[in-house]
Amino acid sequence: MHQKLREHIEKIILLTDDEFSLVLSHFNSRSFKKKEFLIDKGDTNIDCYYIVSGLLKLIYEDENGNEHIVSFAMEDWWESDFIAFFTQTNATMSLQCIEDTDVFCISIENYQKLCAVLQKMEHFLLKKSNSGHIASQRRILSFLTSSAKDRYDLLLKQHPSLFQRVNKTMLASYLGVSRETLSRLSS
Amino acid sequence: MHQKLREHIEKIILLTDDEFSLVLSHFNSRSFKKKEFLIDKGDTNIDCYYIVSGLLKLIYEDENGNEHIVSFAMEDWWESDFIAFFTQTNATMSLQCIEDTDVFCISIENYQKLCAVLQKMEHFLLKKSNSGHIASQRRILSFLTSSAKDRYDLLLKQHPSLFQRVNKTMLASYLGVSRETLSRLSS
DNA sequence: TAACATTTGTGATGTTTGTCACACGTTAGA
DNA sequence: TCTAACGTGTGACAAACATCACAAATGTTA
Repeated sequence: MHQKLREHIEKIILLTDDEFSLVLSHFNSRSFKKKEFLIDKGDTNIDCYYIVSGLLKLIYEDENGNEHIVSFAMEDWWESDFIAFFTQTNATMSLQCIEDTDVFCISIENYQKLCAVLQKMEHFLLKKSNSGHIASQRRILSFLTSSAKDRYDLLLKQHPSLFQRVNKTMLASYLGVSRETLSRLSS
Repeated sequence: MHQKLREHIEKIILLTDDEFSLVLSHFNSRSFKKKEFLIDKGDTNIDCYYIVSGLLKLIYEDENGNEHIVSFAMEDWWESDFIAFFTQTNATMSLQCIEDTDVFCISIENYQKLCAVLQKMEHFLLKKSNSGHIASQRRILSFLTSSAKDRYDLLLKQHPSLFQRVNKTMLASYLGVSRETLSRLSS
């Protein structure tokens, strides 16, 4: 597991063994079973997660109890309720396992400490944050410019593996349409 | 103009006079008239802009020639086609003045240099990037969970000043509904 | 100020999507 | 292996929204 994290980071910055040990000391390694919650809405002291293996969904429950999938997160991705993580407030979203999942997690305190003690990591995290920002912009664009059918086709093209790992109800929730509409789109 | 940028940065990190001069040397100051383009789709070498005064729209034109407003940007905000800026590719979006606008702009080369020569600025930019990420997440949530009417009400609550400065056609484009639907929502 | 372009509201109509109901096959656990 | 929960497709209908057309109000420029 350590090796995967190291390779992931070293795609952007190079680390000595000592530096990587220092990095690692700021993380905890944890495992979760399918349907378990890494974050439950209302939780405080939200961590940020690097996903070694498995699949997660970040969900928002509206006032009618309907679940909306803000994003899926799979191997090699970083995920959190970033609003709660960065602003150090209660989680408004939940992060739940779709499959058994192994992660490294880091608290906001350790995130800040790590940036302070190892400048390279601040650089790494800036790159990651910028990538996250870009991914969000793309998703906004898809809502602005595309019909449900087009969003479906785009997702199928960009993340075909999701269609094997995630049921139709969740895909519909991610695309922002009802289960029934999605069913009619794909037939 | 310099003072505004300095105050903006010093909300997060403190700078000596020399440090601020160093920061400033990485930026250019520019002014644009209403309807002028800071970024035109297809442009290369996209800059990132800090807005001193004025109002901009970031737009995406779809294959049918329809304009979609990805975001508005006003005083004290940072804006760019971040996809093009960070990935150093051609702009797919345009950034256009709604009002006369003064900005500081920075190239990706200077952005990277500045991070390298002044660690504090890397910290500042990480904070800004995280804020941008959060703002995008909120916008995605509004598309997932809210009807056009609810998105309209939310915008009115969060940014009432926009309703004075921007016409209804643009508001509709930002909210992702037709001009006619918006008109019926607000009456 | 006259001529023209832009902005806005509103009716009529069609399309897209949501909601409710139900049937049927699959999966998971006792 | 039996049973209950879950996942999926589909019909009928309602609601939300887009599109087209047009008129009135407002803004802009020669």
